[in-house]
Amino acid sequence: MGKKIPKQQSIDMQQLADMAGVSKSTVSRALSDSSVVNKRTKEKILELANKHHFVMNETARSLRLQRSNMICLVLMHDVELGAHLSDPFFLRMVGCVVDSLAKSGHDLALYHKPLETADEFRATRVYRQCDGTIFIGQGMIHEELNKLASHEKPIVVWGADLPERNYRVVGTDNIMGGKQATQHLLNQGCRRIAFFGDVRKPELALRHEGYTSALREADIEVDSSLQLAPPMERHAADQIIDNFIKSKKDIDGIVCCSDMLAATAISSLHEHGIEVPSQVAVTGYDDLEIGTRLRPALTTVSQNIQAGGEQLVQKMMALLAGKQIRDSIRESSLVVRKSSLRDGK
Amino acid sequence: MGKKIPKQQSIDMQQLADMAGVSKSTVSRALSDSSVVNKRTKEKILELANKHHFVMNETARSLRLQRSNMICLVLMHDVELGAHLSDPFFLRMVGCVVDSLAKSGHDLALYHKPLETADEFRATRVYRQCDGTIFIGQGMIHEELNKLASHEKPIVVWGADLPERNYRVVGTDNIMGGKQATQHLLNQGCRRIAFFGDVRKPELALRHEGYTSALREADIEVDSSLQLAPPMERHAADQIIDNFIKSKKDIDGIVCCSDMLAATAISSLHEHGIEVPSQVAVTGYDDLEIGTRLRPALTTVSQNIQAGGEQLVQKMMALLAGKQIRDSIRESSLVVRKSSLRDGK
DNA sequence: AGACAAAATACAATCGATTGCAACAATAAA
DNA sequence: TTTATTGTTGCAATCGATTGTATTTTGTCT
Repeated sequence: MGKKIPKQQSIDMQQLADMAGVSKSTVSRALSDSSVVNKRTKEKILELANKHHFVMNETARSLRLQRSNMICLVLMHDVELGAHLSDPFFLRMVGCVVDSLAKSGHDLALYHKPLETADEFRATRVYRQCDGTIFIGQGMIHEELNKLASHEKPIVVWGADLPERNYRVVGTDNIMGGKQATQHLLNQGCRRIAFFGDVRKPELALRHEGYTSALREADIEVDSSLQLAPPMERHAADQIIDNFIKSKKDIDGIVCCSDMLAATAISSLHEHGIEVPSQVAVTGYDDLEIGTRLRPALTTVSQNIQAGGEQLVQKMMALLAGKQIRDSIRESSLVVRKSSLRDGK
Repeated sequence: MGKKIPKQQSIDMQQLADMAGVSKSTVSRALSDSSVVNKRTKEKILELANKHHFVMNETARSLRLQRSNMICLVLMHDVELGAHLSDPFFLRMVGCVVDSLAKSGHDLALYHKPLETADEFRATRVYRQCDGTIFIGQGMIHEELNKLASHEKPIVVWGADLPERNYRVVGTDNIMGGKQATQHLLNQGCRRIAFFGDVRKPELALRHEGYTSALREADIEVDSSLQLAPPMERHAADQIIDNFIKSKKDIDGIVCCSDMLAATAISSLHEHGIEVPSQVAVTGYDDLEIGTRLRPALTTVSQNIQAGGEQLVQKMMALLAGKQIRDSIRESSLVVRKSSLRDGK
């Protein structure tokens, strides 16, 4: 407390070289365990490096090697959709991506600001610093992602397989997911089924497509007044969902586009004395831990997030490697993992 | 799909200078909006930069300026404590820190691997790349954090105010938090109160201290068989908690060290047909969204995570700025925000 | 010892931006 | 016109590592 502790000064390769009585080339080679360096010299240098707490200047190294081994992860975040990270889906995804990246010897930089244009993003420091970018979600900037992909640094996107797409995407079959959830409710006997999710987001639009398709197949008309697009911001969402549930007493099912939404809906239903699932049944999406903590446990569409994160990283690595060989790579290799329906309790 | 789209080649300052018919010094100054550059020259350069999609090489810039403007965030993660990010507390913290950093013009690199020693961390690329590090939690490496702090790059830690501490810390009053939660249960009439949390973690040890202190004041003996340290890993934790609840039928309250733990406990209690809170009352910690979705809503100790994130960043910025003026700064400025008790329903 | 190959090390250019200082141009004052 | 002053721009060193090539050292064989 208040004590002055002198910071240890960091040392560079030249100083290490001087101490070892060799040139910095030799130090560099020794540290990278090059086979041309004499074994005893190598040992001496390593010992000195250790003793003096040598830490390499990574920036200089990156400059020389023309790569930083950093990948940027963008948690997509539209201006209009409100802020604050609270959906645990993102945490799981970040965790899986960072772990996968670590396995390939890469580090992760996080970006979390609303994004409107490709140029805006290219002007950010993380973009300039990183070798490539992984986007979680397409938000509403599909076209801008196309533009971004035409530039030198590779991008990979978690999201939907949209038409006119020039970037690589990893994702699951959202149409099928939405359809399965809806069919599950239909099988439970539900007939007036609401849909909670902002269809301005491509993935959710596809889930909605699955929802309508399931309804049509059951000869049920889609009631546009049962479609709700709750904002991301928690309190606003709570309010809007609560109002909806108050005013639509005749619904008997809700297809939600995330487990968090489902939890909110169930909480609101309880608040109004509506029994779940006997009076209104609810499905979630993502199969997160929260769903298993609710009573009754949530029926939800499972996306294998870990596999998704791994795929994203794998694709990114392929693009980075490809770039070093040939300058332009563009092949369609959408990874589709089939959504599965999981029944709680 | 399969179409070959040539990537746009990136351009450097020299090329931009050539096109503008000036030297790269002038380009550099123009891009940083230096006042010495002629207005028309500046406009011409900016126009060209825009037209040719100029993106500065951030690595070269960092090397020259001797700073990357990147801060590393370590989600503390002990080898023995299991893996996988699922507690939304971390997401909230990451979100708050990244947002605060952005406001100070910094970016965030994420680190998420088990950490045992300071030297091990100093050897990582993120450490070398970043200007400083923020740790979320002290894990079990308090001593190693002390070592790390003695080196050139600043660190700030979210955690407990431990004795013999040479690094800056931001946190809340964990003793008080644990005490308040316990007293709340005592006030509800609970007498056999269990504690769920791994006291090997300093913060949780303090909460436990608050717990025992509250019990003592109520003249209740602390029963060591009611202390449970669930692992981080979800399934293992579920199992252990379930076994505990099965075997300790006589408890009437549980103080949990996180809302996730509380949710798990409540879920398990329900599973065994035990009423919450009438038969067993439960408190959480962190005041996360999940607590508000449970029925009945969770009583929890609130930590102002946003303020915490801001403080962490603010301290880091102070250390970085201080370093530029004087070489060693060490003053005690622990930020203690009083925990508050929040009653759901 | 001398010649030659092999092993180990040093030299110097390079990555792309920044910036102190020198140089030049334009304008004003003498 | 000359000189001083101010406004712009260019030169070249610098940040700290990597690496192709040149050079020195070491060891082997005759």
